Amino acid sequence: DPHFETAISDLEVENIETPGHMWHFKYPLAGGATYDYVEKDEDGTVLFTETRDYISIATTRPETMLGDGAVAVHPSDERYAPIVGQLCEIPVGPKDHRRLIPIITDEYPDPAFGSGAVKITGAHDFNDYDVAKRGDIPCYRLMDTKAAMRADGAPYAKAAATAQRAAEAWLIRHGHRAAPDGWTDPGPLSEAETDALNLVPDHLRGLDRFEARAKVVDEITAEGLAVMVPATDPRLGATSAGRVGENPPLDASEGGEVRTEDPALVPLVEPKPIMQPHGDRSKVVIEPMLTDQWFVDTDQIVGPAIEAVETGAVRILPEADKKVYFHWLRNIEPWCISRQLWWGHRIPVWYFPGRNPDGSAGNTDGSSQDALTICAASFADAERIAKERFGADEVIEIPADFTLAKNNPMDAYLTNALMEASVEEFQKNEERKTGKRLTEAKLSEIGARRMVAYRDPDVLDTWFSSGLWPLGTLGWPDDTEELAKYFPTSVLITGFDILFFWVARMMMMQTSVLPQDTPLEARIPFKDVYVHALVRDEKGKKMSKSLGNVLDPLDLIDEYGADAVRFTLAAMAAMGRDLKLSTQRIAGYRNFGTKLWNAVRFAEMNGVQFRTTCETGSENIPQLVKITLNRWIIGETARCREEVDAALAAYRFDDAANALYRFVWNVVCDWYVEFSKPLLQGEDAEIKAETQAVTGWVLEQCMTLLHPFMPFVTEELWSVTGHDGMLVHGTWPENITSEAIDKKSETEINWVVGFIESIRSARAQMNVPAGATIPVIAVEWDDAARDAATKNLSLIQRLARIDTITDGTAPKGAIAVTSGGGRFALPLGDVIDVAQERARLEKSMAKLEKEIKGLEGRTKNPNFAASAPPEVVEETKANLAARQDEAAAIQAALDSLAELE
RNA sequence: GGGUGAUUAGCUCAGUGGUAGAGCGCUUCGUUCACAUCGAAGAUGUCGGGAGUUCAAAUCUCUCAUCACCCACCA
Repeated sequence: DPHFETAISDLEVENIETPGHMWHFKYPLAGGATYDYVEKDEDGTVLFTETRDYISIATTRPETMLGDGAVAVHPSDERYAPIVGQLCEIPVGPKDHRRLIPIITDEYPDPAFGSGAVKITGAHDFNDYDVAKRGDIPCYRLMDTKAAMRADGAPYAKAAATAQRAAEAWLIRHGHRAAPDGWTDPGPLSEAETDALNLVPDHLRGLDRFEARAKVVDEITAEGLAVMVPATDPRLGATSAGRVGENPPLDASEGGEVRTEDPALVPLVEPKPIMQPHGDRSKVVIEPMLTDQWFVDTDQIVGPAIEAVETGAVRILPEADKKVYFHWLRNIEPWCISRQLWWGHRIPVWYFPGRNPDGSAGNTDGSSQDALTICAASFADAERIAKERFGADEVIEIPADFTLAKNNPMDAYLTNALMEASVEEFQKNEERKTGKRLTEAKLSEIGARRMVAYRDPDVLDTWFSSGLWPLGTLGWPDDTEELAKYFPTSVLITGFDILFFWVARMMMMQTSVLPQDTPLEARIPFKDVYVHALVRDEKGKKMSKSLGNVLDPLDLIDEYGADAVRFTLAAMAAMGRDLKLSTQRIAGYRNFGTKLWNAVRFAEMNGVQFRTTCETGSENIPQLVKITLNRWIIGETARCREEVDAALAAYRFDDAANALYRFVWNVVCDWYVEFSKPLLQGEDAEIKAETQAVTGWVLEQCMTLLHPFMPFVTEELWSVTGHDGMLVHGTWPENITSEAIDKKSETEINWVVGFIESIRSARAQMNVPAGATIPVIAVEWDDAARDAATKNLSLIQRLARIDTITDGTAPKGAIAVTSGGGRFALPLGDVIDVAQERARLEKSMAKLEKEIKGLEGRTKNPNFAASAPPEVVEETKANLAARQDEAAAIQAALDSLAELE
C-alpha cells in the first residue's frame, strides 16, 4: 500500500473497475533479427504474413516494462515458435544500454488474447511472478514503498549490465545459446542480488509510477516503437465491456502523443476498463511488489474451523452465510500478517545477522531469510535460547535499522556496546588498549562468542492480534476462572463484512492455539455467529461516505428518538436480508412509544397500583383473578411473552418486535383498556380493585418485555409509576407461561370482540351516525353467544354503541349481522337504504362463495382426502361448514330484504 | 468469469406446502373523560415471466428476466 507504505493482506484489497488503457508496443529482436510472422485461421489457412523484426506485446502498465525479465508466449503458439529462445529489446531506457530479455514459453499466455505475447515482470504482477518462478527468470523490483520509481543503488548502466549478463547466462543455461569456451555458469542471481539491482533508467528515478508511465509511453512512441494503426481502427474507440463513454480519451498526462509522419496512423491504445486493486483504507492503487513478509500457512489451521461449522458445533445464522464461509475457507490463501506500520503488536522474532540457521557463523549473504531467526516471547527469552542452543557468551540487541551490523558479519560479531564500531575501529581500539594487533583467528574467536540480534521491525496485522480476542480477553494463556466460565463464548453478533476478517480468523486461531487433544467443542471461540443485516440506502446500496448516501443514526435519533430508531432496526431485522431504512417507518414506531406512554397515563388516572416486583407466576393467577376479562388479558400476556422469547431464541428480532407491537397496541390498548373502563369506573369495589391490579400487572409486563427494544421510554415509565430500582435490573418474566391461558375466558372475550366488530362494520357501511345508540335483536343465538353477550353487555353497549339486546324476529328494514353462533338484526326503520344493504350483503356473499368454492374443490377431490393429513382434512371440512352457515344467514337476510321491495 | 441472495399491496417489508399479511400511505366517518403522534370502518395483489413436481405451490425443482452483494490474476 503506497499510502501507508506497508504490506496488506488480500482481504484488505478492493478491486474496483476503473477506466484504463491498453498500450501495444514493439519489442525489437536483438541485433536486428527478423522472422516471418504468419497468422492462420483454425483450418490452417494463412491469413496474414509479414516479415517482422519485433514481437508485439500489450500492457496496461507500461512503467513495469523496465522490470521485465522475459517475454512469454504459449508453447503451442506457432507464430512465435521461430523466435523462442532469442533475445528481444525492452524499448525503453538509454539507447546504448537497452536491456535484452529472452523470449520464453509458458502455459500462462493465452494465444487468443492480444498479440499472444506477455511481458513478464515478476516483481510487480502475481501472474508474472509465477511464470518467472517457473522459468527461472529474475524478478526486478522497480519501486520503493511509496510506489515511486527506485532511486537507490548503482547507476542504471551498471545495473543494466549486471542484468544483461544474467540474461545471457540464462540463454546458455537453458540451451538457447552455445556456451563460449571456458564458460562456467555463475548461477542465477540470488534474490538479494536481484532485489539490489535498480533497473530504472536514471532520468526516471524518483518519479511517481504514473508519471513514469506517461514518460515511458512518450519515449516509446517518439521512437516509433508503438504499434500503429489507422485512426479508424475500431479498437481505439470500443471498450471491451462495450460501455461506450466510460473511458475518457487519452489525455496528455498519460503520454502517447502522436508523433508520426503519417497522420493516418495513430498508436494503438485501447480504452479498457481495468479491475484495479485499491487499499480498502487508503483508497490508493495497490502496487503488487516483491517484499519479505510473514505469512500464516492457513492450510495448516483451516481444518478445524471448517469442521466446527460442518458438525454444528458453531452455528452461523442465517444459514446462507455458511456457504460464503465455507467457500472462502475451502479456497483460502496464505495470510500475510506482517505490516510495516508503527502501531500494533510487534512481531516477536529476533534475527541474528551473520549466523546461519543452525547458529554457526558464516552467512555472508546479509539477507535475513536464510539466517538464524528465533521466535520468542521477549528478548530475554530469545537471548536465553541463543545462549543455551548456540553457546553464546553474550547477546547484544541492536536496532533493526543498524545496517552496518546486518550487512557485514564480521562487524556483527564485534559490535560492542557503542554499536557504531566497525571491525577496523575495534581493531584500533584493541591495539590502543593492549598494544597488540588481533589476529584474524582471535577476531573470529571473539566473534563466535558474541551474538547480535535485532527484532523484526514489523507489527502484526490487527486482525491477527484481534483473532485471539475470545481467549485473550479471558486471561489466556493463564488458566483463569474467567476462561473456565466463559469459554467457549455463547454468541458473536457481527456484520457480514467481518465474516472473513475476524470471524473466520478467530475460528482458525482459537481452534489451533488450544491444545489439540482437547475436543473441538471446547476449542471453538463461540457457539453461535449471528450475522446481522447491513443498513442500506433506499436504493439498496451500501451506505458510504463517498457516495453521500449515509443516514446518520444521530440525526435520526434527534428527529425520532433513540427508542424509535432502535425499535425500527429490530423490527426490520429479518434474518438474511439487508434493510433499507425508511424514515416513515421510524415515525410509526415513535408513535408506538407515545401509545404506550398514554396507556400508562390512563392507568394512573384510574388509580392503578403498580407493584415493585412481579412475583406472581402463571400458577397463581387463576386463584387470584376471578374476572373473565382479566383472566383473558393475562392469558394474552403469557402468549405474547412466549412468542417474544421464542423469537429471541431464534434471533428473530423482527418477530419479537412485531409480536410486542401487536400485543401492546392491538390487544392491550385497543381492547383491554377499552373493556376495563366500565370496570374501573364502576361501583363494584372488588371488581375495580382486581382490574386495577391486573391493569398494573399487564402494563408492567409490557414495559419489561419492551425494555430491550425501547429502553428509554420503558425505563422512564417504570420510574414514574413508582417502582423502586431500575427496570434494566429487573427480571425477565419467564414464569408467565401459557398455563395462564384460560380457554373459557378466551372464547368468551373473543366472541365479544368479534361481535362488536361485526356491529361496527355494519354501522359504518350503512352510514349509521357514530353517535346514535341503537337496539339489537337476536334472531337466533346459541347458548355460548347468549352467555357471552349477556355477561359482557355493558362492554358491548359501550363499544358497539347499542342500548339493548332482545330476542325477537328481524323487523322489516333491519341490518343483518352475523357473528359466531348467532344472527342479529339492527332495526333502523325507515332509515335503511335497501339498495345499500343489499349491496353490502351481496358483497359479503360473493366473498364467502369464493371461499366456499375453493374449500369444496378440495373436500370433493378424492385425492385430497386420501393424501392430505387427517387434521388438515378435518380442518378444511369444519371451515367449509362454518362458511356455509354464514352464507345461509346472509342468504336469509337477503331474502327478507327482498320482501321489502 | 465464478458464487450468493432478492423480486409479494402505491412505498418499506414479513410470510418454506394447506383460506395472501404488517407498518406507512390512501378513502370515508369521528373534538364522549389515556392517546388527533388518536379512534372506527374500508379499498388495494396475474405473490417478476414461463415450465414442472404435488391432492394442494408465494413457498419445492428447472428456466428466463431484472436488481443487489461477494469473490476473481486475463497481459
